[in-house]
Amino acid sequence: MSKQQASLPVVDLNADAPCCPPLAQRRVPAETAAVLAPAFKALGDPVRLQLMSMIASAEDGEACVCDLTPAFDLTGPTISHHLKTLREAGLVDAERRGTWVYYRARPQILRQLAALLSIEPAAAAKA
Amino acid sequence: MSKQQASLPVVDLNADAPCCPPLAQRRVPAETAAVLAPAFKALGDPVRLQLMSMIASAEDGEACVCDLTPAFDLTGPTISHHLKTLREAGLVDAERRGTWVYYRARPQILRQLAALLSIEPAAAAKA
DNA sequence: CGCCTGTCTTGACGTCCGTCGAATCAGAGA
DNA sequence: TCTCTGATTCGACGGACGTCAAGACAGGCG
Repeated sequence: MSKQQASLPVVDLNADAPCCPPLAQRRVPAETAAVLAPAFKALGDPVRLQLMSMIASAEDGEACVCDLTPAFDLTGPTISHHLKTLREAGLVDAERRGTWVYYRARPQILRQLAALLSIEPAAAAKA
Repeated sequence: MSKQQASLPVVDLNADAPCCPPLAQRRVPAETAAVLAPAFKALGDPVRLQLMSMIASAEDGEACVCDLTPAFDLTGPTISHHLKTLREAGLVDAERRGTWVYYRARPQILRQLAALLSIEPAAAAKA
């Protein structure tokens, strides 16, 4: 993470547009792949996948770092690093309120990723 | 992929069972995260994401390596390596027929991943 | 058989990633 | 203000990843 140029692009896939027909329906163009792959990559670590789930399934829609960290056998800095990765991938947002920092999922991008992976029953039956 | 060199385990998430409630609905357990994260990781590279799409959206449900390779500015061995990664993640199957090797998507796991990322409109409206 | 074409494996190289300890920053409170 | 607690950043280390060139393997065809 220390050297990747274009640092902290936040991936700006904030578009509410559907953005992508299912991967199995039309060939994903290189530009789309370049934008979306980092999000999948961010979910490609077990710790981050759990973090994402803990944040997205939290009661009030947000989770405090102080609740996230003790759920793993990892140091604070490591969890912070993973959260930064999720942030840079555009999967979560962070907000500081007083002493604590709260993370919140961005449902739009989750929906986009899900849509990309979705498979029409028709497509499966096409064979 | 961090440490398991159990060699081509194919991740055996062949189960047709739904396997996982949406990530935003219930906290993903560590074991599930360990099994599913490699699949996301495999999709976390732009080249592999495009390969996956080209295979999944192919006319007959399968794509020949000979059609895949020239679509990228990469050498044959590199494409082969990426295809192996997709295979080991359980995302595709390979079959040799004569001179050529054909790859085919596994819709089940794609559906599982999509289900994991899916967001109930209700959940989004809960806030 | 020998050659050719297509695909995969091997070995190597530079870069990126996951993790930690130490240092730093941000607020709350005495 | 000074200190304490929570969170992030910095610097470093080992291991994994993406890529390539070279070689090996597989099958078709003279």
